[in-house]
Amino acid sequence: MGFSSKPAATTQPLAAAQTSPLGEHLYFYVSQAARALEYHWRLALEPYDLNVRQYVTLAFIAAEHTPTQLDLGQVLHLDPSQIVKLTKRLAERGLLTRETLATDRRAKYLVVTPAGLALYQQAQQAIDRSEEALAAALSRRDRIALRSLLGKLLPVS
Amino acid sequence: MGFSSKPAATTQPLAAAQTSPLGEHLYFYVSQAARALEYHWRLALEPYDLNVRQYVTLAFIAAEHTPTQLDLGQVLHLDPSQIVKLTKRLAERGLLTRETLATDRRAKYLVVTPAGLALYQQAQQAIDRSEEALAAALSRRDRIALRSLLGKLLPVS
DNA sequence: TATTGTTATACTCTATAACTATA
DNA sequence: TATAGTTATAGAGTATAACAATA
Repeated sequence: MGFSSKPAATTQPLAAAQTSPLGEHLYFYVSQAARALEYHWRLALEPYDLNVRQYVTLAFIAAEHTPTQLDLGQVLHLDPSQIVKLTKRLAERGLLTRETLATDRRAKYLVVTPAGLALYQQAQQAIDRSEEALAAALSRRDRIALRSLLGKLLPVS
Repeated sequence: MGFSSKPAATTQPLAAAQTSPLGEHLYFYVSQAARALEYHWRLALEPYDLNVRQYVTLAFIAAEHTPTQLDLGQVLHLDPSQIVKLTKRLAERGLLTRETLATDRRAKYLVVTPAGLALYQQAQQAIDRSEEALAAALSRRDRIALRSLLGKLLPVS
């Protein structure tokens, strides 16, 4: 949405009328901020030809040790069929390999290749620079406060 | 995203590994909150068979006086072809009418029907109840602080 | 019988271009 | 020539079910 944020095109459903009470809703300014942040992530990742999901995938595989596709699906909240597409595409680019697990030959585990790790690390630097620039508007205290406030909105259970 | 929020399926790309530094990013907790809020909006609108965009459309037309399709497109950041689909669907349901503007017969302006207004008002009450329940976790001061903090993240220009 | 992954399909959204009718 | 709207089409993302291999 966001009548006022630059990330105009290629974004999500919503919008708010500037003058209407709609714009007063929590939902609107939270998602407007989210969209702005997503826009900057996309911008940062563009040179590496990675979308956010692909970046998160590489980050997850690099952080965990050779997770299985099922593990990845749980983290991304994606069903298996989408995981296949996602990982195959990254495998085709030589960024990771998909290997069958010896102890359970139904499962496939994911390994980042050196090329994948190098790309991820470059992308990570770009992401960090981008977030630093954005978060520069917030003091450390602000950031902690923001996180705490947003936490109160999340499902309690 | 959100490994921890209920709005699991039918949501957006992202995700965060709970243990990885990924979860520390502003982007993640802001969009996690946005997704939680969107989930509650969808839930509230479900009984009225409205999605968020349709609801915003009705709200906008009800607030503005007979806006043109172009006006709507600018608010929603949608191109004309999508506006056509959107408004036609609502018109088929008898929630609004699309009439050609006398002073410029290329343009069409949108009018909410009594049925559309009634549905919108019911939906609005549901939305208000839903947001109240969520925002109950925040004091008035919290809400103002949240808005201010998020505002700092938005594009300056 | 349940689980992991795979394939196929349909449906919604989104993006784009070509077209019309008016201006 | 430009503008408001329309139609058609292609693509991405998502959701679902059926299936194979393995446990």
